[in-house]
Amino acid sequence: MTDTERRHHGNRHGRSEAARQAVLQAADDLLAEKGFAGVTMEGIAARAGVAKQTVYRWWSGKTAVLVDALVEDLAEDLTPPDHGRLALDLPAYLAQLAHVLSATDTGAVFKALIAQAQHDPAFGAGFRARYLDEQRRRDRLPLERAVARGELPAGIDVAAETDRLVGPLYYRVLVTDEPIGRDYTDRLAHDFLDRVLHERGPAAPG
Amino acid sequence: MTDTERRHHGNRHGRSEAARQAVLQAADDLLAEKGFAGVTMEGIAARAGVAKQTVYRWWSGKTAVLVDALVEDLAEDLTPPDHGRLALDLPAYLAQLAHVLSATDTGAVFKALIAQAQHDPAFGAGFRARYLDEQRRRDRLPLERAVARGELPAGIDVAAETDRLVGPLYYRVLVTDEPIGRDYTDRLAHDFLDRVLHERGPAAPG
Amino acid sequence: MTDTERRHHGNRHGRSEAARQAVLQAADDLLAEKGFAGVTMEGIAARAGVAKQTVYRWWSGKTAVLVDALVEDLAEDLTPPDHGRLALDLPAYLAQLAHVLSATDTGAVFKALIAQAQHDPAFGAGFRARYLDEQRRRDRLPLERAVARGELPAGIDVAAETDRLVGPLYYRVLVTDEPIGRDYTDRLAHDFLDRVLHERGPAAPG
Amino acid sequence: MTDTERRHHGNRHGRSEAARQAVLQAADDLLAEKGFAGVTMEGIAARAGVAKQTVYRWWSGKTAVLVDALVEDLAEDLTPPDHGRLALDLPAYLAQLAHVLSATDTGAVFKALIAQAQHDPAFGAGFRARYLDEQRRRDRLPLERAVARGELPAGIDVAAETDRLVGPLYYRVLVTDEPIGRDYTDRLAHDFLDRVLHERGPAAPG
DNA sequence: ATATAACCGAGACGGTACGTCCAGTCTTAAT
DNA sequence: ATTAAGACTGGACGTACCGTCTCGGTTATAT
Repeated sequence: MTDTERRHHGNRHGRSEAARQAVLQAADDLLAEKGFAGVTMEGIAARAGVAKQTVYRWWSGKTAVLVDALVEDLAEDLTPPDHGRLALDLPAYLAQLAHVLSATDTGAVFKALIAQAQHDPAFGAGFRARYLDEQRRRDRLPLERAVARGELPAGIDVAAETDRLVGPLYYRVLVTDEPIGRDYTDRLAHDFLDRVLHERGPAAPG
Repeated sequence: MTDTERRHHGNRHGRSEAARQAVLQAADDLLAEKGFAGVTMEGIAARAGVAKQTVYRWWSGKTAVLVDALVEDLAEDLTPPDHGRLALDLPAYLAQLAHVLSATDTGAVFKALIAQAQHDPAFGAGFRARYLDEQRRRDRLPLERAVARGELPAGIDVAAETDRLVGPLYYRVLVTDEPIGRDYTDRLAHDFLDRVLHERGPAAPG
Repeated sequence: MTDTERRHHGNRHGRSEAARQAVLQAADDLLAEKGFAGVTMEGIAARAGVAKQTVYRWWSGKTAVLVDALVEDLAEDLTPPDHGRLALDLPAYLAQLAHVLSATDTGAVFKALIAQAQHDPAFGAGFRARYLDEQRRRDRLPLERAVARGELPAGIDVAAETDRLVGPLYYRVLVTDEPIGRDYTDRLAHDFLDRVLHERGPAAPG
Repeated sequence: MTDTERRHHGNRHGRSEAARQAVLQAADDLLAEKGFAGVTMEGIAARAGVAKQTVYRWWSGKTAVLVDALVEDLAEDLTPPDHGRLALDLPAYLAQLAHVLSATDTGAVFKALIAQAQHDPAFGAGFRARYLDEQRRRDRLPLERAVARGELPAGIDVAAETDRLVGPLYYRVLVTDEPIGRDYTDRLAHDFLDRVLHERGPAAPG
């Protein structure tokens, strides 16, 4: 470090935004490069060019850093589409969700944090309150909009139906680690639409 | 160490079964008591009354110990029932699965290992090959038996349908951490039976 | 850890002198109490009330600690006397040297390190450069002063003569482990003086 | 090790001489190749193609093995010459001693054991009783023979004089690690002969 | 302008656990 | 009776991070 460039050394206005960004980026990079175990507070600080204490001043641990890193990325990556028709929105959103979870860095961070939630229930509670509940609201948006538009009956249990739509996706991502093709999500969406439409018709002939 | 009691000190027959059992039990107990972070190789050895090297001789790390502990426990905890009728077997199995996953020590070990599979892909591959594939076969048993009995059409995609039945359960356990009541699993089973029966036209006229 | 006492926890001034002293003292004590095999890095750290990493931060191993402990002790224990007459200085110094080597804790540390120099040539080279060369200079001081005063002929081979004076002492200490009495060192000194005085012919007529 | 060759697996006739030789050779080799720290009981057993327990059955530790290895080699390497004249025997023996100590594998083993004697006083006592005393007798042989022949006065203190002759050699080997040339040993011998001859003559003219 | 407060870097500290190596003991089956 | 094989307890090794602490320096604001 022989550079003579001017660097931030603190001020009384509050935290250094540059340091904050560098830390989040470093955590993201380390996770992508070396996996969750390769993310350490010391490693984050070193790669961000920041003192370890600076990281600890603002975050309680590496998972807290990753949560912040995730929050920045995820809202934009996972905005449900809104074409005005459930038959378009639902398959599109399921495909988008499957892709993000299984094939992006954001998904990797997400999986790591879901994993940490199993290992550390206290973290899990905070993570769910802070982040996951918001994600569930996003997951429900397509159905809720359809209800508002009258496409779906008002009495439908949106939360339960959403579980059945996204549940298999998370299951494949987290448990079986199988690839999720477009056909898989399309069939999921199609069968759902089929069922809810027939249910309110003259379903059972007997 | 002046005790004269007889203890196992190794012999050419191979490993000590007593040590093996003690290690698995210790790992199980530690996970239940102190969580995943509280399980350490040193802690396992100490609680099992065994030298650390003995644990390392047979397992590569704490997750390997937990996998073995899980394998022993899980086969008996999760035997799918076989009453000969899918309408009985399916709800019973889903309820059993939900209970084991969310409310038993075995479930806690399972969640910890699924979590570790996210953190460590190499472990994940081994864990899935060694254990999860077997578990998926168990999950599919109710439907497969029903197909064999002729209760379900032979052309049904058992794997995909199983995903839709158990996916929401794993999702609730791993992601949302919400309690899963008997009504939840019953509705899952009921809706599935409803759908597959109607799909094949006016199947059972009564 | 609810104590509120003030302790050193590191600062940017560099290392803790208290920790350094505690480590050297602990190493010294352990060697005296339990012998060389009883000196371990873990033991040193534990007895010094210091983290193991702190010892490793500043020393590469137990022998390095002992070298530092020795350097502190030895300069004062082995200051050659300077009465201005070789006939006084030489027997006094040889007796002092024999005593320190064979009957003090400092001597025990010295012997342990000489031993380690046999076992580990790389350590030996460093030890000799760092410490032994200085000790040899001390050993030569009585003769060199005598030459400077004109008591001894300028052409005398001080290094070789010193070898012959101290060599038998080290030999007895390291090899035969026999006690060295005052008569032994006095005869060594006396015979040396006798020889060098006669060598130059009718030297001191007066 | 898939060989099916016949190997010794014990018998009721007593210890295996082949195993004994293999162990001693293995210890010697390991010391020469990897230094004292590289000699371990497990390593000896492995290299000798012998079970660890077999080594422990006959030796108490690696130093005991090395002592046995040394005893076999040393008697022949260090036999004092006997030409019937001290002026020939003494310089020859000193040169031989210096060479063995500083430039042979036997000398390396010897130095390692002298070192261990510093670290472990109990071993030191045994080593000196078992081996070193015999070596000291060998060291004194040239002078004792000269006394018997009348070359030296009967009243001479052979032990003390031997200390002064070999002490500087051991000192250089163990402490300073300087090379010992033939001139060094010759001067040692010459000066000794000079002194003891003049002492009994009309030494001090005054 | 000058202090002062909030932040920054650097890095030493007490700890815990890691995974490895070797010591020395014990048991067994084969010779 | 001795051997090879090898599992066992136990302890130290040297390393990696943890989370805490202290210090000296930087800089905008409040005096």
